[in-house]
Amino acid sequence: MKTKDRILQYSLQLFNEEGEQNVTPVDIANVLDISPGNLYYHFKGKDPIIHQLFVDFEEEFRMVLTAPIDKPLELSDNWVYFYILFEEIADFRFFYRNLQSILERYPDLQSRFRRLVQHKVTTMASIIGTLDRTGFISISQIEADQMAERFALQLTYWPTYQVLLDSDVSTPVSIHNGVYGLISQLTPYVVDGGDEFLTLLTEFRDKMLKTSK
Amino acid sequence: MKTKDRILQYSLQLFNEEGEQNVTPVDIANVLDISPGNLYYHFKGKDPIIHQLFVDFEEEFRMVLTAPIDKPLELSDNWVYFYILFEEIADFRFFYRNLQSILERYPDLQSRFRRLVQHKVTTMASIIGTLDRTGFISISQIEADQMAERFALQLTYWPTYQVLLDSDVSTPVSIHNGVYGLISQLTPYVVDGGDEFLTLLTEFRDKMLKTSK
DNA sequence: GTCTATATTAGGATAGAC
DNA sequence: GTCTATCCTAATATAGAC
Repeated sequence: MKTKDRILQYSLQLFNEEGEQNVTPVDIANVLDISPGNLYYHFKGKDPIIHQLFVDFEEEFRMVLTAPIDKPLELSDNWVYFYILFEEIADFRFFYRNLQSILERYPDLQSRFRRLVQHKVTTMASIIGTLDRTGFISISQIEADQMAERFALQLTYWPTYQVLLDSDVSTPVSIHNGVYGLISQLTPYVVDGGDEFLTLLTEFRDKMLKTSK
Repeated sequence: MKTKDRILQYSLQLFNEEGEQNVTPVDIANVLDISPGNLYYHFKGKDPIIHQLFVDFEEEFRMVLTAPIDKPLELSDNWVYFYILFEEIADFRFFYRNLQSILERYPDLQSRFRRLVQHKVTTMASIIGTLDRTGFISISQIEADQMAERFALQLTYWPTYQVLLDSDVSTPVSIHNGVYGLISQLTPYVVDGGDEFLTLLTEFRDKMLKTSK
């Protein structure tokens, strides 16, 4: 593996574990067992490393976000879809730990991240719209818009919020609960019996939690 | 006004405007037109200042959170209640800008903040419970719990999320939209006609937006 | 309580040899 | 591509006079 790639890989790991602010270029060099000078040969400091890591994240996240869901009404498919989205965020969690301050330091990331969030909103709106058109749920336009916004917010801050509440949070459990929190909002709008839907959903979550334990 | 209080006041302002990380003790001293040495006489650096500012925030927020709502079914009262909660957060927004990293730096703030969030959850659960018991809404226990969690999350991250989407966001407008986003979630559970409730709520929001413009 | 002057340190960055 | 050695800078902190 090339030194440049190793730098990216271990930087991501260090950033996630220690927090980007607590990692110095020298730290990265030490973990890789190379000299600081060598690090600077490949990247002119932390900034370009972070930039590249964001580009990687952006690409992966967009890919997952736009992945066509074949059976939008199949619970397990939707579950996996949201699960993977949360997982992407977990993989690059250093970025969310200090979202504001990182984006302020790298203005061009700011607008890219903003577009990414907007992409989330439109994708969520489209999913909710499909559920409505196919007759699975029945929802007013205003409520659908609000729900799409809410989904996007939860898809941004849920993992961070979990860490806030419990630092030692086991990731899969936390993600499954996040997915449940998202999907369960559909309950009152489900045409064919909300109660039944919620029961099914809760059973499904418990099954997933048991599996990941 | 005592120097110690002036330090707190201007530190808060600087932190909010520039971001805590971008403000040095010397910056604070300069704004106050005092010497760095004098600043260190009152506070041993930025850490104790931040600590004191958090204590102030915590106290104010708890006070607002537990303020008894006399008429929990009166729309305008509820609106103001949530509005003020968001406003508190806006007043100490520097804290939320780097929530994770600040809490990691000050471990005792971490547990205090966690308790504050839990307080939010229980308060929201209690409000939703009251609405259910008084017959304004009808909601299952599971959904009520999920909604309380969601309210707490939104009551933590909505202002941050707004800044993420639009740095120049005019605060009162953004807050009103946040309150709308919270309360409108009740719609499908309103016993006495959700459509009517949503219409009323939307009109109310537009009135508030016009007033604050 | 407040100032001036100074010290300490750590993060970030580069030059030049190999 | 990689290393060693070194430098620059900015943030943080203190001593001692007034």
